[in-house]
Amino acid sequence: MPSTRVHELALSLRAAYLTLHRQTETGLARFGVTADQFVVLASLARDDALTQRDLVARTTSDPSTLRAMLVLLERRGLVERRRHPTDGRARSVRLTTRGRRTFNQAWSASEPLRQRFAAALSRDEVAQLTTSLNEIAILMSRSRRPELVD
Amino acid sequence: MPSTRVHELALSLRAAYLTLHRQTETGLARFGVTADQFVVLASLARDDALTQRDLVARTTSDPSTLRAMLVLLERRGLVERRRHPTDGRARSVRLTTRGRRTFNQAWSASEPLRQRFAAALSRDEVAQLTTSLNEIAILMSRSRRPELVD
DNA sequence: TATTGTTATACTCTATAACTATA
DNA sequence: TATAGTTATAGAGTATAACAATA
Repeated sequence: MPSTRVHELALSLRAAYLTLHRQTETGLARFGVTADQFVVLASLARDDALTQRDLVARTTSDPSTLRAMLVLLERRGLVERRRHPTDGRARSVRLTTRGRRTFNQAWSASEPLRQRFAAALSRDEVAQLTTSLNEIAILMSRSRRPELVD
Repeated sequence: MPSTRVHELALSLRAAYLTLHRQTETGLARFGVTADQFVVLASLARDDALTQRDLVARTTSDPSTLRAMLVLLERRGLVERRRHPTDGRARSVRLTTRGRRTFNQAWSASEPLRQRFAAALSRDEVAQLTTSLNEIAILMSRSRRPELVD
């Protein structure tokens, strides 16, 4: 596979992600929620209570990055962190009532974005694309110390 | 198209982009270049001289963000900005000799990353994926003020 | 010993709004 | 009037390394 083509693909991936991210950012600004925070809220909305470790995995983020985000969300009263019932090391993170309400509003408000996001794709293409992108994420996250060549 | 599926696609897009970005970041750290800066350098390596406006378009970034990046790259002696020969408002940005050398090294060093990035995809799939992602970027960047619903 | 999370710290990217200068 | 770029400013996200507490 020619390297230049792959680089082009990488640029396209970047462009798609950044435009989505930016649109989400501006679309959700009035709820006081960033696009990244929205991803966290969406994870919590689905599973009720998660550890920070779980959230790190679901949001593809770093432990200390996630913590910073949770601290901000906690200050705004959108999430709460309690001691985990069985594991004393862990924290159990969940949405507050207000957090759930805010998320529901943000979810509804972002509906047009999702529609537009997938406008050019059939249901099969959405599935196909999701699979390919997941595959890429898995392959890329292996071997944290890739061998590099001069 | 069910909204949840689209959200999943968005998460996959995010995961793929962030893992690529992170791997690039760590892989290029020893050259003193970030993943985002690498994108800028790659654009310049291809077209020799570009205006900041051009670079904004190619790197999918914001004018003031790009400027901040260029200032950093300039401090490190990797790019230079001159007055544009015909348009007095514009700046003509290009790689310095050192910038080109650094880029070439970074490009070689990131070769394994690109290989791994596209490892699961055939040539056709790379082309297909690139097309879909470009389409998404185009659709999403239209109508800067999307109508949002409560 | 390994895991979960925290802390301190630093830096890059991000973007808005008001601005200058040129087309 | 519109466009190219700058400035000031502010904030979010990012990550590393050393650390504490628990498993």
